[in-house]
Amino acid sequence: MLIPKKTYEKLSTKQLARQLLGTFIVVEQSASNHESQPQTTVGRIVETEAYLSRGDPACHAARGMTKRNAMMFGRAGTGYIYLIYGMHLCFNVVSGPIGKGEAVLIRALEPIEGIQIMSARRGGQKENNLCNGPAKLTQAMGMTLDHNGLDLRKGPIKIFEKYPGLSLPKGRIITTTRIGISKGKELPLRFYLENSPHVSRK
DNA sequence: ATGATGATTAACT
DNA sequence: GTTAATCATCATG
Repeated sequence: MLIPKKTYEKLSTKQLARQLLGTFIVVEQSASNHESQPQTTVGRIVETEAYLSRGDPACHAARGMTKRNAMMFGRAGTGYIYLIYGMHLCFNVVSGPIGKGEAVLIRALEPIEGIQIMSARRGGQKENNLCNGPAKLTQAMGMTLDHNGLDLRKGPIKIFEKYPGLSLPKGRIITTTRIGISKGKELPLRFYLENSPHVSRK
C-alpha cells in the first residue's frame, strides 16, 4: 500500500510527478496537551509540479545547496518542506538520484479523511477550500517544518498507492506550465487530474 | 549590515 | 484586478 522505494528511486522526477497523481497522503499528528487523540488527515493528490536540476531556473537547487534546500539533495522519497513568503509552507517529495536536487511539489489534494480537522486548521473553511493550493494543504494536513527531511515510508507523513474503498480516479492527466514562478515559466512541468474540482486553478 | 526576492494566500476594489 | 502580510536566503557594500 505504501508507495514502494523503487517507485521513488527509479522514476524520473517528471514521471514521479505524474505517478503521484491519485495517491494518498496520510499525516498522523501525535496527541498533544490540547488534543488527547492523535489527529489523522488523508488527502488524494490531484495536482503536482516537477522541479528539475538541469535547465530549470525555478528549482530551489538551481544555484547549489543551501541550508534551506539541503533536503532536496537527499534520498528520493523524503519530504522537503520549506517556508515561502515568510508565512506559508510548501510540501515536496524529493526525487531523482541522491545529490541531484530534484523534487515534486504537491499543489493540491482532494480531502478524504479528517475533513473536520482540516477545516478547523483552516479557519472553518468549507471542503472545497481546504487543500486546493500548496500552502493551504500544508496547513490543512498539519504539516510543519519539523516534518522536513523525514522518510515518507516511515511517517508521520506517508504516501499510499491505494486507500480502502476508493478506486483510481478516471480522466486524463493534463500537462501545463507551472504556477507562481518568474523563471522557467515556459516548461510544461505541472500535472493535474482533468476532472478534479480540487485543483488550485485551471 | 542592508535590501531584494519569493514554488502564496486572503482580503480587498 | 491589486496588495499586504512576513522572513530565510542570497547578493551586495
